[in-house]
Amino acid sequence: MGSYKKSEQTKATIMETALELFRAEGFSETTMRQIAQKADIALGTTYRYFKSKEELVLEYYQKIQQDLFVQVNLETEKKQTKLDVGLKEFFYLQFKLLEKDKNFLSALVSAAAKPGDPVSPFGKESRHIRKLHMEMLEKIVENSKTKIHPKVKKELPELLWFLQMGLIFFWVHDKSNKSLKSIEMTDTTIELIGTFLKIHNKPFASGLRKSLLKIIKNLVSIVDET
Amino acid sequence: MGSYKKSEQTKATIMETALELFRAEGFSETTMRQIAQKADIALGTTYRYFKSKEELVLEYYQKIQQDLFVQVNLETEKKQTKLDVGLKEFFYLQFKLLEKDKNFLSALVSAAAKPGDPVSPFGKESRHIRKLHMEMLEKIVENSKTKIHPKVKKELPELLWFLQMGLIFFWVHDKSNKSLKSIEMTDTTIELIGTFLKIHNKPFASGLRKSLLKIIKNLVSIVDET
DNA sequence: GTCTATAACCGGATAGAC
DNA sequence: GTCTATCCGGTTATAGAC
Repeated sequence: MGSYKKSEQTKATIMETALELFRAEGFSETTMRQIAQKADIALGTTYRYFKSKEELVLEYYQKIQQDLFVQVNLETEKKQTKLDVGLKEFFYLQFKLLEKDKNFLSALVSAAAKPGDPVSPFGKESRHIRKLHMEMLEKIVENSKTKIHPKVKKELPELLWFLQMGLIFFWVHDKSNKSLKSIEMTDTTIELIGTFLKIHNKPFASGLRKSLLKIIKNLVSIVDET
Repeated sequence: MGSYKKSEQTKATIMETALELFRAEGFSETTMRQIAQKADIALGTTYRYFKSKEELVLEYYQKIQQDLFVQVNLETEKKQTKLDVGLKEFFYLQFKLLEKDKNFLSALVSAAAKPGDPVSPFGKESRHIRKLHMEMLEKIVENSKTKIHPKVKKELPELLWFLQMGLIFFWVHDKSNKSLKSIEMTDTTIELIGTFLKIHNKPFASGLRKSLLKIIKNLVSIVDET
């Protein structure tokens, strides 16, 4: 607990000040000079703590995800539920944590779409947070009462990870009140997955199952390469 | 034919010079100053013709899509094929046209992910090109020999449009030789759609069908709003 | 030798004279 | 419609302070 390094304090101050400004003015409207000034720190100094303006947002995003991780662990450990219920809880919670800062978090998403960018969720720089996500999703799948064919069960978390990316992408473009559309979208996609899981072992669904597994494999192969 | 306006000529020169440099050096490595200098034009002048650096790429992209449009029209008018064949031809052709400039076109994709950006494919500024795409896809669906339930047939082009966006996104992240993975991905997703269409009228598939239609509706509702 | 501050760079974009 | 001069903001180089 003790062990205050001055530098840690400085970093925290920069972060907090930046968040305040981002919330008040928006991401692109806020300049690094403003942040530095308001935090009573020289402009150059901020760059010793954060490699770029986006990294300020990235680090905040990662902190939220850590919180999510903790809460999901608490939830899933205390009870088993059906897969769709578990997933919905997970996505709802995530949206809830992100919602208030949607405005400047969307800046992150667009940066993330740039192939090779350090911020991209597909690149190796974000391996850590990707692993965190995967762990959460695996746990949710593992803990669910829903019966799933082992082969599918193994691939499911990966599919869900991409689904999550897609939903977040949808969410940042969703201008509806309280992002209600994103919630709807979440429900519907989970419903679709549920429906698929219900029939995926039937002989008539073997084509669907095979194609889907191939798609997942293809998606996965893109990650970590940029 | 005749009717050379000087300004048109100037614009074309800027465009060509920019493309040369983008191809040789990459998008972010090329500066507007370089373009202006090499085109023997003042920096400020370039901005009279193109609102931003990205717009240079956007306009080029649109020209490619026009070409695609023409070729697809020629193709589809002369023969009816099965839907999956028609779609594959369409996507292959598109990738082929885009492939050589993948490097700087990917700059466009990341800009496009920014909600509200004039370059975003979802915004109203790009309504024109979106309409063009939709027309192509409708024609392909319409012209195919595959039997499809009318309700699904109506929504299918929209789904395919989003699929296309997804595939392009995949493609820019795809570092495989000649983008072979993207081709594979295209095949597999079309396969999946084909499989779905084969069973979508069976009673056991009604859940899938309903969820899918809802998802499409949700996706569509995002477009044009930003 | 770790942190801070000042000054400068660079490149996209714009204002305004001609 | 074209140019020059300038702004603006992210980023970096570097000199020095603790």
